[in-house]
Amino acid sequence: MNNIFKALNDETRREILELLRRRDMTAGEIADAFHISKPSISHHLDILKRADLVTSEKKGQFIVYSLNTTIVDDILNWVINLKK
Amino acid sequence: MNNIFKALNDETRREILELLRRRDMTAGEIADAFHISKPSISHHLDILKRADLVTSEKKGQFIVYSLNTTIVDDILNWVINLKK
DNA sequence: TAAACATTTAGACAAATGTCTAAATAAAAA
DNA sequence: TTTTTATTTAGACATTTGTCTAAATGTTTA
Repeated sequence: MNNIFKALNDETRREILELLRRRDMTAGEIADAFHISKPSISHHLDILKRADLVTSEKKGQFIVYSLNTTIVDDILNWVINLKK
Repeated sequence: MNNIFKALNDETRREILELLRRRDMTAGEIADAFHISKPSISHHLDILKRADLVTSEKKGQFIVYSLNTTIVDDILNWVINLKK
């Protein structure tokens, strides 16, 4: 859970997840949605990937990112357990 | 949501929440559950309190901490929304 | 092949974080 | 009233984090 909460502890990364909730996006498309440099977004994507919150697939010169809802379930369960 | 995720981004604080899920506890009881100094635990409790994840009530010379499940619902909703 | 495009890696740096010890505050007990 | 107990506040310090620019990698187009 450590990597997951670490990944969620940043407004930009949470917004990236909210974007990917709608549709898969390339690294460049994601970067364009923020006023932050591309290397910084790349770093955020790396953190999200290490936490398994997103997956990535190379398509030609692009890299397409997707939300991994399996791990979202893990967060859900942790939080729900707090209420039991 | 910023303060909430910040509060959750620490193993010790998450364990404090898990302890308080079971029963209300004094600051001292909470500190005894960890191998960390009392001032450090006090600091963690302060962060949890600022995030509204716990409430505290003075009882004589003790301070009793409780889990605030209202805010836990807020986290739950944020995560659920990611799956819709 | 050379130039352009998409993305990441490397390295630097200021700001934030978690921990500690020492001191302060406040209530209870002797 | 003095001492003990419970907790927090203050201040220091090493580590982690988020950001940037410059350079590297890999792919596509001219």
